[in-house]
Amino acid sequence: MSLSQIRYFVTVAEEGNVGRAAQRLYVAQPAVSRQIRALEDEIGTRLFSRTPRGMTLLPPGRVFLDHARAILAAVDDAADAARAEGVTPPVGASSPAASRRPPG
Amino acid sequence: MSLSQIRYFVTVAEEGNVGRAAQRLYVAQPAVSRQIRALEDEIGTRLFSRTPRGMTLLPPGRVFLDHARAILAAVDDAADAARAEGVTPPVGASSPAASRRPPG
DNA sequence: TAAAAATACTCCATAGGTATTTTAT
DNA sequence: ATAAAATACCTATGGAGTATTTTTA
Repeated sequence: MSLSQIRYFVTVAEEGNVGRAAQRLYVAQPAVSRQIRALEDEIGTRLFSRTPRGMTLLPPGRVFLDHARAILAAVDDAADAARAEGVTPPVGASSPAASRRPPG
Repeated sequence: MSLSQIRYFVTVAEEGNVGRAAQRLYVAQPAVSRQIRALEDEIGTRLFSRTPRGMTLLPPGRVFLDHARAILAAVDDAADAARAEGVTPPVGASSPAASRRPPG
């Protein structure tokens, strides 16, 4: 499993269509089709049902979608957190954990 | 950033040594060295300090380590959760996730 | 039947291997 | 001085593109 596959999956789930997902991802349709299939093979279960109208999430796909979005958010957050720790905070600054979240 | 880079990073952090990490990962030392460097370049901050004894986590590295482990766990969990939804639960099963809706 | 997905194939980018050099105490 | 990381150079695996075929309601 790769982060690209997870991003492709989320985009296909949102578009309901491999072709439109590919456009949004700036890659060709077969690239997305192959990676979705590889992801399903690795997980060991079908995530979408294929119809003449496009791709519809199956129950395992709906479950995976929630996790997929959390993973992508966690990746962004990890980089941000490391960067935040990398800069020396001025004297009197609030904690690095607190600074990652807007106040309120 | 790739899941491989994250796995390499966690292993180096645990071993404190690129060579031993490489052995545990069944790849050569330069492969790990390059990916750690690429990860630091992408994040934009140094994660380890290099010494003649090996690699020591810097503050950004310590922060990133927690996130990295969470990401790898989330990836495993995502696959498991999708697989669990993929199997038809027996009548009277107790899991809320499994009983949410029928398959197909 | 007509869209959309999947395959065949080719190419290329990049991850990895071996050999060697550089670094830091 | 020396153990470990980094670099140079080459190879190869796998991801992506184009053209085409297959699927499914």
